[in-house]
Amino acid sequence: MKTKIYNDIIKSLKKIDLNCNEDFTVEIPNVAEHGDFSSNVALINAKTLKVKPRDLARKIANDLSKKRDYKSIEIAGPGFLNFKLANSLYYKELKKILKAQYNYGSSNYGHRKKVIIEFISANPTGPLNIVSVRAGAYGDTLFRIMKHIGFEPFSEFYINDAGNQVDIFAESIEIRYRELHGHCVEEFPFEAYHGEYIKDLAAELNTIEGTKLFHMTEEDRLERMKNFALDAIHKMQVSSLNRFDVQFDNWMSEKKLRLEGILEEALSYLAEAGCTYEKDDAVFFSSTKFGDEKDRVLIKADGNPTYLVPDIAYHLTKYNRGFDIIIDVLGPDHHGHVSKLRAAIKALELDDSKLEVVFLQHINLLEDGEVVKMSKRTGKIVTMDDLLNEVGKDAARYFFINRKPSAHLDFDLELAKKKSSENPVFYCQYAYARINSILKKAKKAKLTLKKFDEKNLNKLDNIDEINLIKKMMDLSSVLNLCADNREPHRLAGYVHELAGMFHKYYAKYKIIDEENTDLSMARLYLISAIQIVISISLDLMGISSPKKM
RNA sequence: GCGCCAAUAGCUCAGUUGGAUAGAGCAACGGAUUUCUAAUCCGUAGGUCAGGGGUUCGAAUCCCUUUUGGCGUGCCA
Repeated sequence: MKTKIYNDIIKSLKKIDLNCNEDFTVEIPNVAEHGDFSSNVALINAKTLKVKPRDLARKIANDLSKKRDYKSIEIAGPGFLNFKLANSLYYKELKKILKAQYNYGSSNYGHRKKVIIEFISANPTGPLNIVSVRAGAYGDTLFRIMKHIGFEPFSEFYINDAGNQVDIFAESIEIRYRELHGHCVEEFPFEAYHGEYIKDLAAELNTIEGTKLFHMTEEDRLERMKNFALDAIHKMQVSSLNRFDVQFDNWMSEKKLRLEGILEEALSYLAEAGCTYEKDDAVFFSSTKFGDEKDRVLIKADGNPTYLVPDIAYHLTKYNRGFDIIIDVLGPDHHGHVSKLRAAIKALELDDSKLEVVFLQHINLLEDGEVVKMSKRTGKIVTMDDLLNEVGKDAARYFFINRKPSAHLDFDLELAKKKSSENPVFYCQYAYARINSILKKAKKAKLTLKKFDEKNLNKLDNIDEINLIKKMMDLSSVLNLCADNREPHRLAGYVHELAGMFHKYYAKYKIIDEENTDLSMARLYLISAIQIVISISLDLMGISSPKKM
């Protein structure tokens, strides 16, 4: 609708002067008296055309008033154009919603651009924690929204199943395994993993293997433990994610990248580009050439690659797979890392503008108002499963989607538990359930939309009804904004507002009035549309739409 | 030191890319249930948009600066 008005204005503007500036906006004002839509076109163009803003606005208004789509066009303030639309346009949109059903709001906005969204990518050394809940809710919602509006998104989880951390992980299992067999460990090493689940894994392995592992060489034993534990953790993570309704198109394994020689490939490309050199027995990447503040080590003096190498190799595969947009969703502690990665991508002569990194800010876990330090090493974690047990999937998803990625977030578990009745997600779901209940009642009263004559839509003529339709029309521009800015939290706000408008409407008007079936039917038509739009929005956030609450 | 992110109501946060009178939820207070489900609605109260300067018709939004907080600045990942 905005674009329609925008185009109408352009046409009208061209008649006045061809040298007009098209960089103006059409917006929905936040004050109702300012009309349904409002444009600053006259303010923007007044200076270049050397006329007074209000005079220019008058000219445009006179021209556009000839169209019958506009009920009125007013000039206000310094020179805003305020449009009021004819109700027929709204009724048309309402019909569109009922016709499109759950496809409403979908579009070709994304032009089938291929987008890879990598998110969570938690270490495979423990259960998913609350940080992953945020990343999961964010990444999956962004994925669903992009898909709905015509992108071709692809979700991926990167598993760091090789390297130093994983070795420490295996050693931690080894220590717990030895304990089971009476080997006394004087002091549990600080850097090892302390969580209780390590003991569980060791015990599980023990029931399978018993003492057999002691007959292996230490190297083989650790390898066996590593593979066993990685596999167990992976299954654990997949099961948590299933509960959270997050699916991945692909799990990319670092180990696999290593086996396939992608690391060497990346290194040789960098060498060919003349961007590597040897110093102090190590191989360096001259990243300063590409805007990094200092050169980085690729191969350590001991011959092992640093974490940077597999990461470059991994991103090389993202480019090789032909994605148009590459989105990495990371924690804030990785931002120092991105300049290095970006430098490498430039060195490989790849288009670094394709790579976007979204940093999800920290979550402070609060207990009695105090911040609790979370660490996998010390074993103090709140897992995704804990959270799902406490508040359920729907509330957890809403809670974590409902804020912009760049905002820090204080999470009070006590409050989250209490929230079960206060959480805004129920407010939205309740609107859906309420509508369902009204529709059920209408059916009993033999009011069905099959017999409805759409001409009667003009019974929907009060301001609240028109406002509801206007709100529903916003869906597609909200989705576009969510996708463009990688900010799915806007959808959470949107559905909350729509639900609120419905609740108010419900309290104010009687929908089923057996004395006036035409009006009742029109209103049933309206709330059916609301139900569809709420359901689409919730579904895009991975939240269920309960028929009854 | 340098770099990145933030600062909006008592609390948790929005604010449609520079628009007109800065909004929700929670908490507080007052009201509405013979109903279409009260997990709801109506009302009251709550603000120097961290401070200062700049850009222009117009700034919470853009630029500069100060302050405060978080993070980064490894031959850890």
